[in-house]
Amino acid sequence: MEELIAYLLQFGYLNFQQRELILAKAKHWRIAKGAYFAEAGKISTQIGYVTDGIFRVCYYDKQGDSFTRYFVYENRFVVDVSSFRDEIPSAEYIEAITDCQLLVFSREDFIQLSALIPGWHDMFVKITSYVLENKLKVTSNMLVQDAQKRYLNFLDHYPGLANRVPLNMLASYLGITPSSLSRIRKNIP
Amino acid sequence: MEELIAYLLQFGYLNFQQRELILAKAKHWRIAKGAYFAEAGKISTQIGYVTDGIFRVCYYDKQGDSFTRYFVYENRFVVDVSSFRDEIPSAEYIEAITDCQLLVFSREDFIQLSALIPGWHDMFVKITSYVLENKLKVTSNMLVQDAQKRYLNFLDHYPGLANRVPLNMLASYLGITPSSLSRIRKNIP
DNA sequence: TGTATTTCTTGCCAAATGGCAATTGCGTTT
DNA sequence: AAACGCAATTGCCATTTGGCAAGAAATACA
Repeated sequence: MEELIAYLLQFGYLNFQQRELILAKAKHWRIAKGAYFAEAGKISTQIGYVTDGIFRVCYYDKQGDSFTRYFVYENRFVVDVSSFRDEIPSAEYIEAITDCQLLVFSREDFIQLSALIPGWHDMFVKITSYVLENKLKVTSNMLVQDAQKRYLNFLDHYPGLANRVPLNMLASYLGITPSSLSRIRKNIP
Repeated sequence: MEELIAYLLQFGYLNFQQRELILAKAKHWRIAKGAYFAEAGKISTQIGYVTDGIFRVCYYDKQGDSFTRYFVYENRFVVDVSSFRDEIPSAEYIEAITDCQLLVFSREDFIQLSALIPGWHDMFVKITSYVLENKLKVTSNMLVQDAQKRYLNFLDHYPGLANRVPLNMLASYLGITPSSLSRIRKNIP
């Protein structure tokens, strides 16, 4: 719980009473590996703060193959922003790739917090745009790098994560095939 | 000028008086081909609405080679969002790749409009997050496609644009070399 | 514990892409 | 009109990456 508050404080100030308000709304959830926190076509009415485990945001092509857009791990919010914000169907899936635990806020509670806490809304605008801008930069950088550089960069940027996610999902995140990733890993140690 | 209003109305309502307020703040600028609207390391104090021409958002690596993150053309806002919003140094360059015309708002005028027009701030949050989410999806999709698909997708998504931008800049946007792009184009017609 | 299933690795070869240099093409300048 | 500069194309070849299938390893399941 303290981690959530610490995370939020990076983006704005909250007094004691406000922190209590927030924590009072949080519900403890467990999601089993393989289950979805959000599904394409459905409206996301929950936002989660991951306290344990890893999710991936992914989509499927017509052949049924899945592709990972990015991973969400401990001490980060997990949500389909546009679905949650605008109440429109989600465009992607959010899949637990390990057993996960999170603190969950419903959309209604979230809106109530906006009314109770001045700056709560702005705080979330800051967080989502900060995260989004960063992801765009990282992805755009990957586009002009070869497969090995992308992988090394991933190791650098997300230490330890490569050992916690299935390599085929990491491969689709990096935009390469599992075999290529395997060969690249062999040449690194 | 009407185009700016029409664009804004996609994201929220503005009455006649509010429209006048906005247009009164807009300054007409011309930027010559090759000049920068924003530069890495400097704080962006202006936001522009492109009425004519094309910009590219780009960065340089240590070797001095430039890479295009994306293009900004007519009837779109051009700005380094985080620099403009948070008054921090810009991370990238915004270069006019044709002679350009824009409607420019200074940061101060922009803030004044927030005070005068309820919903102005929210409108910009909507626009920037909408644009950003879209760009992330497009870029992430490119990552798992081969060079030819990326190019065809670009033709589809931005009709006519490929004929208006230098192909070496388009190549770096697509994450391929100019020679590869040239060969791909030869095999398409 | 044993079995089934999935994931990961590896080998082989084909296809795609990059690197470099020469050439062509086009627009600008003088 | 000629000369220049920059952009784009092309050829040649090396390197990277993909595709497929078999086998090994790890994991899940009963």
